[in-house]
Amino acid sequence: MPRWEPDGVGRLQAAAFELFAEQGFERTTVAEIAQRAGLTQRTFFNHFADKREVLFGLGSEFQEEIVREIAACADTLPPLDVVVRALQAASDTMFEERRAAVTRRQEIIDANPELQERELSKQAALIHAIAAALHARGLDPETALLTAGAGMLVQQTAVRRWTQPAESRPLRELLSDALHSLRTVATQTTDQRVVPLET
Amino acid sequence: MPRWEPDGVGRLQAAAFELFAEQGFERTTVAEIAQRAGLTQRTFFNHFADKREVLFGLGSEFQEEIVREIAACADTLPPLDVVVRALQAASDTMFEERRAAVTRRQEIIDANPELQERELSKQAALIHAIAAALHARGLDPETALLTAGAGMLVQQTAVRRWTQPAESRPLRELLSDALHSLRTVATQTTDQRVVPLET
DNA sequence: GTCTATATGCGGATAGAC
DNA sequence: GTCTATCCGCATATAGAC
Repeated sequence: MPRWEPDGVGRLQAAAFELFAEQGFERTTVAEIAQRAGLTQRTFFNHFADKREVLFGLGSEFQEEIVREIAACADTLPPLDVVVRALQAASDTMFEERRAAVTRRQEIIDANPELQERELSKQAALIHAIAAALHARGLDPETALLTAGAGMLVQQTAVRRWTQPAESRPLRELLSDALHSLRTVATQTTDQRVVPLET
Repeated sequence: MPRWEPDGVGRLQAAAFELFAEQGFERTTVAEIAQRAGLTQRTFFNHFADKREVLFGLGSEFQEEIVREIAACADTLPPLDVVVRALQAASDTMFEERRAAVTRRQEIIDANPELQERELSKQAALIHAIAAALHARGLDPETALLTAGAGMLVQQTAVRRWTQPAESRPLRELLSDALHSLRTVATQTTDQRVVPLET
């Protein structure tokens, strides 16, 4: 018989998630979260650097998954395809079955500027991780960073649509759509060095 | 004779800039900044919402300039070109002659995670402002957001290179280069609906 | 628990504009 | 004289360091 209930981190995340949804981020204290999880405030701060961090636990696993996928991907694909395929694989594993949870998490973040700042920091960290993974495959650092940024643009566009009520398609498909949208936006410039198929 | 020395805001910004460069952001107190500017701590917080904000004053002018340029731009151009031209115009006005200052400011920010968070927030706000300006020209909101994100990707790529010691070309030119790089990155996908000029 | 620093609320002072 | 912009003083909530 275990000395404590298992998965303290998970219980703290769940408790925080509930309380933030019920009464908002600012009006929730760390003491409340710990109490609902059956733990102490001290234990909370052992697991999370600050109150915000409890909402961003999934992020690091997502990042690791993506970096793994990029490293494993075939050498012949163009870099942006490598990134989008990695995003699709990670989405299947970690997002696809949690649309409701992801949506509610997004609502909590959208309601609080502090949390938005942290979210942006995480996205920036993910961009740098992706760029590093691309650089490890031989891409020059500048192009790697640009490609990673483009990939995250695709990801954000897809997730934004995926978390809308009217949308029911899988995230994998919306990622493909978003990539195509980015290509369209980027291709429609006066600086044409490429012409349409048909003359 | 005026009751106070003029331009309290400017003096506070200059004092903060110096002190952050001399001894870092964290090791500088608001009291020190105010003292060097010949003002009090309370006055500092009358002008700036928090300590970080004193470094981000130029940003709002930059944003206004860009939004103005987008609104004034010819209707016939593709959206991403509209954004990049607006960035070029605003860069000529506000950045080109301050490369050293911009570089030092960037170094201060790069040395502090708190300031990076704020920088990312400002960039996100700029993306939304650009998207709103594009939407006002008739572009649908989703494409507007994607185009604005792509534009800021171009801006970041160009500024990153512009603030490197070895680089001496004008920012306007680096923006054109970065746009071309983004087009290249986005076009090199397996999902080809466009073919190269030459067969 | 004390100390320092950030940040906010409220009141009030004074020079110059009207 | 009134109004506004600019600035100052005091009290205080909060958070982290020690």
